[in-house]
Amino acid sequence: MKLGQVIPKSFYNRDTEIVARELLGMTLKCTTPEGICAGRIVETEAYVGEHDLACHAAAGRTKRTEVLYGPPGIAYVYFVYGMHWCVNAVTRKEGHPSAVLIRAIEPTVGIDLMWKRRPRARRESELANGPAKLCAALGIDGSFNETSLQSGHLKILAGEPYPDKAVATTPRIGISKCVDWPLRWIVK
DNA sequence: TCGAAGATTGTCT
DNA sequence: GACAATCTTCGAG
Repeated sequence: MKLGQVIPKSFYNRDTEIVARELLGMTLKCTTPEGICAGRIVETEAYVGEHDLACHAAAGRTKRTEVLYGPPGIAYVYFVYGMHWCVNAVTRKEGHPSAVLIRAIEPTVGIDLMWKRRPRARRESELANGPAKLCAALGIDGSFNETSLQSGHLKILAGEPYPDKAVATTPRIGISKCVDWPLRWIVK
């Protein structure tokens, strides 16, 4: 895949675990009226369908989870704890609703704008090292829900992939069910 | 119509 | 290391 090129829909139309792993190193780019921000994805988690009790879709098909049942390659943005947004890339695995949660990025473009949006961060590495932080830094909110990741204001571009030795898998974070499933990918 | 819980973060001890 | 902030969603009454 060519560097800087928009990742095609077919990339997401595979097992969620594979997409989560290969998303590391890719660039998440967000265009807003305030400017353009982008960063390299360094942490992801997979949520793999109705049988995954930690996945929102485990509760069944509702208005909120409708997006997870939609086509792969679109954004699923949800609101939690009354104040935070988190962003996912919808994927497909054997016809089940599933998605990859993007937990952290390394800021590369529009860093000044990220500082403006997140004045509380103390270091550059704290600008987007969490699922809600990266949404705040990039300016992502509910209006991005269900939008395509191939066109529009929110895109994922091909980047330099990380070698296996630089990547580790661990149990997922911040959930109370299926905590033993190693579905989190991080760059060491 | 009401109550409980949540894929988190920042602040205080 | 522990806890509050804050609101949407879901399930029960």
